[in-house]
Amino acid sequence: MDKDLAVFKACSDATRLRILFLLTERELCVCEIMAVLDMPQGKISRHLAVLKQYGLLKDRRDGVWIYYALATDSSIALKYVSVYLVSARQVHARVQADLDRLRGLASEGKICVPQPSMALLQVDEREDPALLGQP
Amino acid sequence: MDKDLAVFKACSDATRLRILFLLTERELCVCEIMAVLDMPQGKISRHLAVLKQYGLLKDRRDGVWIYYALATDSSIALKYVSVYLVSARQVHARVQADLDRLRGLASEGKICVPQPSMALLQVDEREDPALLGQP
DNA sequence: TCTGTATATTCGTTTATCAGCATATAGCCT
DNA sequence: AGGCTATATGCTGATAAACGAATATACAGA
Repeated sequence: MDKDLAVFKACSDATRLRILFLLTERELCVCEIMAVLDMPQGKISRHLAVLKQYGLLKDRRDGVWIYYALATDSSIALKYVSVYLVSARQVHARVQADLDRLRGLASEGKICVPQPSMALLQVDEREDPALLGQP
Repeated sequence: MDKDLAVFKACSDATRLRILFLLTERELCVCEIMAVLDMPQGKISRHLAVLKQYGLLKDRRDGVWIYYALATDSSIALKYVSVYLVSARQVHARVQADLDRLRGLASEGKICVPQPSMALLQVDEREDPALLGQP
């Protein structure tokens, strides 16, 4: 029962719940979550640590980035919470707004994306012909 | 989303979660929950107030007793939590122990029961012929 | 090896939560 | 009305959780 209790504790914070909803879309790195929720890095990082400690998330490192994703099968409660997340994300306006923002920022390349790294994107921008002639 | 958040907050305490599991059996009055969990009255009452305030419980008064029961349809999260409760109650040893204790105490008439009131049971006991001849 | 970026973690402070204890309210019964 | 029982509620101290700001770590690239 303690594991289930941990799941509910993990979900009982607004920021963490928003993060969980975001992660129903796909795995995300910290800077993506920061950008979408517009919150300081330390805050996001700490909440992710809590979610991971309580068994709701797993993480994987890819170079400098650390991607977080929803875990499964760590407890009975988590199974039901997972189903809740994918059902309720259609319903809540704020969640919709967060997801829209995530897609928007991603399509504009304003946040790091899994394969072409942010560093490369910045190099591309610096080498953009449109910018070369400017003082 | 705030209502869902409230549901998770309500579930993020061990005592409250045990109360919720007990209420999957049937509606219960405060003294029954006190007896099963062996906790002081003020503590139980306050947790019930929290659960009610967060929309997880409804109550009804019957004379001196106030019966609490699981609410439904107050939020999306509550729907999933309800399903979780009836599924997980088979699994967790502590919940099983609580439910066994509830049934035990109830069948022995040691806690108040819905129809024959506790006062009546005590009168019956005083009038028990087996006790009359004792000094 | 040095620099810059992404992420984690520490520190101090503020705020929320929980417990025990005592007291208040409300309904039955005589 | 007065006493008894069930339940609710204030109060206070202890503990935990959340935050901002600053610092530490870890990796990539020159």
